[in-house]
This record gives sequence, C-alpha cells and structure tokens, in this order.
Amino acid sequence: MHPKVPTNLPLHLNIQFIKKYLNSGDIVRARQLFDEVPHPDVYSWTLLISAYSKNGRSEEAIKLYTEVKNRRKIDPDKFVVLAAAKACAASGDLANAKEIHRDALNYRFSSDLLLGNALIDMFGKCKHFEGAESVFGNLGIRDVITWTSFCSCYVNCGLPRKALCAFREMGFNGISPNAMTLSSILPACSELKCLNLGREIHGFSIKNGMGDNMFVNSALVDMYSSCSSIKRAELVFHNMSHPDVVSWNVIISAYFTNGECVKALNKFQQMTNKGVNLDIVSWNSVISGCADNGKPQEALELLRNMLQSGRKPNQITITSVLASCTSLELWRVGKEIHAYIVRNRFLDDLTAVTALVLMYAKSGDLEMSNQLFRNMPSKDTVAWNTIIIANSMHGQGEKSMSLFNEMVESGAKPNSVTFTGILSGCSHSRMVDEGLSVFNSMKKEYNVEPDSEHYSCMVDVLGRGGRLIEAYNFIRQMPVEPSAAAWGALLGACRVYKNVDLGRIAANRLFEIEPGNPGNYVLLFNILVGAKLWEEASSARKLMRDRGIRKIPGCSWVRLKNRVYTFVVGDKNNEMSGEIYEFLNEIRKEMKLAGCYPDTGFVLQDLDGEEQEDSLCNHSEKLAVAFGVLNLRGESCIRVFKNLRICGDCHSTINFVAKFVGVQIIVRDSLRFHHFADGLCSCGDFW
DNA sequence: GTAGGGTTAG
Repeated sequence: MHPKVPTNLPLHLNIQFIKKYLNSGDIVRARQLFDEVPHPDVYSWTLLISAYSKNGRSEEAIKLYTEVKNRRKIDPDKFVVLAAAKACAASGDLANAKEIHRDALNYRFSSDLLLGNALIDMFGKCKHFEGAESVFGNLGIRDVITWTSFCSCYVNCGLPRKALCAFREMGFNGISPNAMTLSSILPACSELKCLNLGREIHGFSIKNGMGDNMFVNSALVDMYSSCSSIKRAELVFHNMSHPDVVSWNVIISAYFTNGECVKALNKFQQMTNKGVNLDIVSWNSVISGCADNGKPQEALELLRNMLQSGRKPNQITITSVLASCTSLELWRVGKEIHAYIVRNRFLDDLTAVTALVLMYAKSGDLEMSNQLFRNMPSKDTVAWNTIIIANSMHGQGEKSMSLFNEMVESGAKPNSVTFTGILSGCSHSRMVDEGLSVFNSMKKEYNVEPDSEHYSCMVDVLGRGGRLIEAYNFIRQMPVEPSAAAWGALLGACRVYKNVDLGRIAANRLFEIEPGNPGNYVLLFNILVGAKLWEEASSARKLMRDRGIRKIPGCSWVRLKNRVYTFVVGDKNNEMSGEIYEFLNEIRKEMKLAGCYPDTGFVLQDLDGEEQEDSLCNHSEKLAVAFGVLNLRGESCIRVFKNLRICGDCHSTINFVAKFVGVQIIVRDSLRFHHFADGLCSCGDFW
C-alpha cells in the first residue's frame, strides 16, 4: 500500500499532500489523510467538498459542508459556502440550496460578487428563479457573469421572456455580452421562436469576433432550427471550422425537427465516418428522431446498432424506442424492452415507466398497464394522465373516473390533458351525467380553462349518450369556434342514433371545415342509406367523387411471432387465404344456426358498390381475426389492429368467434379497444 | 487558491 504520510507535519504541508492526491484523482486517500489531520482548517474542508462535488458525489459534499458549519472552532468563509453551492448546483438539490442561501445571508456574504454569482447559478440549476432574484437584488456590483447566470436561470426555469428582458436590461446597464452570454440566451430565442432577435445576436457574434465559437454556433443552429429556418441552421453548421460532438448532435436534431429525416440520417452517417466519438445524446437524438418521424423500424434498428457498439441505453433511449413500439404495436419488442428496464433498474424512472404503461395500453394489454402503474413508486401528473387515458381507450370509464378521484386525493394536479382523458372515458362508457359534472368542475374546482378539445369531448359525451339535441345546442352555445372534432362527434352520434336531420347539418359543416376527409362523406352516406334515402345518399357519394376524394382503404393487421400480417378488404394474398375464407363461411353457418343474422346495414359502409355482395365476409378485420384463430398455438388471446372504425357486422361476427373458439379477441380500431370474450364486448356493443 | 455556456425525453 501507500507509504504512510506522517500527520504531525505542519498543516500547510498536509494540505499539499491532500491536493496532490486530489489532483491525481485519488479522493479516497485524500479523505484518509484529511481524517487524520488533527485540526484541518476551512481551506482543507473546502478542497474536499469541491472534490466530492466534481466527482458527482454531491450528497457527500453537502454532508461535509454541514459538518464544517457545526465545528465550533472553524468560521466558514465564503469559499466553503461557494463549494457547497456548486455541489447543490450539480445535484439540483433545492432544499439544501435554500439552506446555503440562508447561510450566505447569516454570514453576511450576500453582497459578495463571487459567491453571489455562484448562488445565482445554483438557483438556476435548481430551477428556483425566486432565489436567484433575491441574490441578484442583493448584489451591489454585477458583472457579465452575474447577468449571464441570471439570464440562464430564467431560461432553465422555462421563463424565456423574463430571460430576454434581463438580457436587454444588461445592455442598458452598459454590460456587453460575451460568448457565454449569447449561448445562454439563444435557447430563449429558440423557445419563443424569435427569429429576429436570434439573427441580431448572430450578427453581433460575428462582429465581435465570436464567429467561430463552438458554443455560440451550436446554439445558433438550434435557434434557426426552432424557427423553422433549417437552411440558415445548415449554413451555420457548415461554416463551423471545428464542430464537436454536440454540434453534430444539434444539426442532426435540427434536421429531424424540420422533418428532414434523410439528411439527418446522412449527417449521422457522416459523423460516424469522420470518426467523431458518438455519445449517448447522439444515439438518443437519432433514435428519438426516427421514432418521432414515423420511422419506428429504423429506430429499433438503430437501437440494435447502439447495443452492438457497446453503448448502454439510458432512460431517454428507452422512452424514445418505446414510443416506436407503441406506434408499430410491436408488443413483443416492447416486452423485451420492459425486461431491459427491469434488469437495468429503470423501474423507478417516471418517464420510462410511463412510456411503458402507455405502450402496454396501446398494444391492448390494459391489465399489464394498470399493474405497472400500481407499482410505480411515485406518480406525477403525466403518469396519472397516461393511466386515465389508457382506461378510457379501453372503454373503462368508471375506472378512469375513480383513478381521477385518486389522483386528486394524492395531491397531483389535474391539467388540461387529464380532463380530455376522463371526458373521452365518459363518452365511450355512456356516462353522460358524470361527464357533465366533471366538465362543470374543471374551471371552478381545478382552475383549468376548457379548450376546444374539451368542448368536442362534451359533444361526444352527449351525442353518444343519445342526447343529440343537447349535443347540438351545446355546439351552438360553446364559446370557442366548434372544431371538426366537435361536428364529427355529432355526426358519429347521428349515425348511431339514426338522426338524419342533425346528420345533414353536421356533415355540411364538416364538408366546409375539412372537405378532404373521406370519413365524413361515408358517415353521411351511411346515415342516408339507413333511412332509405337512396337518391340523397348517391348524391353524397357523387359529391365525394366529384371532389376527387378517395376512401382510405380499410386495413387490419395481426402479429404472429414478431411478424406483422396485413390484410385489406377481400385480401387473397395471404398464403392461408383458402383456409381463412373457409373458416369464415363455417362461422357464418354456425351463426345462422345460433340465430345470428348478418347486419346488412353495414355492408354499405364500404363505398365500393361492386363489392357490396361479397364484402360482408371480406372486411379486413374478419380476415385478420380468422388468420389469428387458425394460427393459435396454445395462446388464449388474439390482438388485431385496424386503421378505421370496426364495422357492425364484423363486431358481431368477431364476438361470436371469440365465444365459439373460446379465446379472448382484442380489436383496436381507429378510436378505441374492443375486448371480446364469452359473447360480450367491453364496449357494450356501443361504439 | 475562487464563478457562467450549446444537443436528446412522457
């Protein structure tokens, strides 16, 4: 081991040794020596505190600081308080930050420039602008660092406007910004999409010799990208003489946020080719970029590459890639990632688990979703919102409501998304009075102003509840402009309750607001056909044709052993097509024997008249279910996904199949989930 | 023997 250093040396020599150990990174040995020194002075304490905080061991640093404060024989100086402030800044520990601020006031260091700057920075990192304002106010002299830290505190606290005000005031006070000021203030321009100020800052940086500053330029790339000015972002990046890994990451994200996936992926490739060391952010940027831009397969592929390269995913990687699984309904891959989360102890990460809760719910496994949520050690508003939305999607309105009550009791604050979640739950479960009472309590009890989305949800609640006149009056009286969603909800309700008059009104409004949406023409057509108004129906159809609008083809898919099998109407391309149709014919016979007759009203939902006869047995969801049944290998559940709403005849057929074969069948249509088992559907035959 | 900055997330 190490030769023992005699501790009876004079203090300043011991300090030399402590510093030597710290400089070589041997914090353990420095601590040992420190513990043996009989009367360490405040400087030795400071050295150790700084060392711990630099090594990411803020807790230990703060413990030492508390200890030194309580030593009778030592008077804390501003440097030891400063070291403690840095430790708090590193860990974002607000409680201790406030304590340190109080100490600074007690010791009368509060007007010291050096310490003041560090305290402002600390409060900025702890996201507590009130603290920073108080420190700032106490400073008699403020330098460029004071102002810079003050501005970036506002930026960190999500107050970009205040940041820009402080930046202006700085100028009025005759302080000229430096490169650090500019790179701190540019994110405020990004957030506010302040292109003009951003360009002004760009010009200033060039005039003042900061044209090749990496930090400023990376912040500029981000600013231009946020202001949708990708060309300018590109230009800044290409003019950089030495882009570092962060600069590359920024330009990649910039391309993705502007929808330029090919360029983003090219840049990623280029970066790899140039031998830039990819960091975790590089991988996360490109993975989340793909996930956000409708490229889930690529996101998963990149995750594989990442693992191959030996880089460990973190919570952010997991969250992004789970979003991909959700969009592809890649339930099995999602399960693998779930296992990964458990193995790597990410289960206490709110964001990752919330994404997992959503993934399971969207993949049809509501039970797992609920179970995971129950086991979460802490829950924030987003987590509660997610579980409420999950239950609403699955038609569990009562459950959504009780979760909401639990949420309020737990002290989490409901926000606008919470109410959209509950109200949609109420509409899917025909809970009209509950919906009305929640809606009325939004502003009064929770101070959430209902927006257009909430109003549309309420139209849906009333409409699906069969209270069509009320729904229509609600639309006419709402203080916001009724959106397509509101009229669409009314139109849908008119289809269910066969109300031709209101259906016409709603459809005509929709033809104005969103003339290109085929769904509205189809709904009106169905309503008219249901009322046997053939001529009017065919003119609705003609209107659609004249406008050149094509119905979106119905498409269903089912997963089998990590492969996705897709079916369209009348699909005969599957290798098992023969068996599928045979099975469906058999089922039709069985249904007739059991006294179930096909619901012909729905045949017409398909606008392609030529196929009417046939199409009854041909809908994609039936084909997918049949394929799933024929390939059941001991599994008790089939999950089918459809891009449009499920049709009524398919609904009753699938219900029958589930009972006949003795399996659970879960169908997700474009709006919600249907759980079929034992001759019942979770939607109560109402959708 | 003392301070501050740019990228990724539900």
